[in-house]
Amino acid sequence: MDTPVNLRMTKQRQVILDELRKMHTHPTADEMYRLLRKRLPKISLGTVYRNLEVLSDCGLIQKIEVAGTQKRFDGNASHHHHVRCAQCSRLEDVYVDVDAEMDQKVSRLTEFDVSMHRMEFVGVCPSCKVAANA
Amino acid sequence: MDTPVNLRMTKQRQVILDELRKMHTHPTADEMYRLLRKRLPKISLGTVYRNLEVLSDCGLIQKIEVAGTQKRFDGNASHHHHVRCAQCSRLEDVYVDVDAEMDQKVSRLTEFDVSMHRMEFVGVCPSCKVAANA
DNA sequence: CTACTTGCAAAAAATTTGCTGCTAT
DNA sequence: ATAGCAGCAAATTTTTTGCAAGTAG
Repeated sequence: MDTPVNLRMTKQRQVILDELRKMHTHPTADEMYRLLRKRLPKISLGTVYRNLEVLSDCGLIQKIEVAGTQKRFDGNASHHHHVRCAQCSRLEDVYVDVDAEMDQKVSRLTEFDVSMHRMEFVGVCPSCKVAANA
Repeated sequence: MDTPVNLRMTKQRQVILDELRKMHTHPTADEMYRLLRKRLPKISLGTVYRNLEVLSDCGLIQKIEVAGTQKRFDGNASHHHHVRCAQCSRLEDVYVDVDAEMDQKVSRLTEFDVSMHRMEFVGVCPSCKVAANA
């Protein structure tokens, strides 16, 4: 899958980007596919996978690589982290950051050239807390 | 897959735990399977999956949920983080931790009851650095 | 034009499961 | 004895790919 030299903004690609940007959940490829078919009834799952891949290679979206089997995608391309509910798997954005020297500290410790990090917090979301007290 | 009331330490389970504990890499189920067949030629891949699941449910090992499609497992059950090589996917342990108040800070921000976090650093490992300069 | 992309269908990769006989406790 | 497990093979789930026809630039 060598990335092509010139990327085109096709209808499909545009709609994928568009929809993903207005969602604040973090859908899987399959969830995107089901949603997209409302606007593009003939889109194929392969196209969805290919475009999510391309868009995240370009940095227009993020591939979220945290817990769980399925990949998830995030229309918010800025640096941020996630909280996951241990009970219902809900995933939300978190805008905190660890101290800026952490990457360098890890570089020294491990001899890797560390360039970024991801963080996932795990806990119980507000609605599952309520459910637990019911 | 309801966890049984009484777990048994079968030969297979013991060997899986044993081998995983002495590795300092973080194998996938399939990598474990190939390794295990040296000691248990008849073990099946299904058994490997089932046991890695059970052992991590018990807290005897960790299921590492970081980047990538495949699940990975870690014989070291203590709290620690990981560095991944962006080029060769090598995964190593990191013993740094973020400040202890981070979980609480995120709890306040998100209204989740945050109880833990995972962190993954991404970079280039020593051998890939050498390869890049060759 | 023509390199890139699509839809479709088939393949591959990763994981889970049903079942029958074996085994740890 | 018996609940729990193993091995095997088949099924599911998730992701990737080959190909022929369509399209953005």
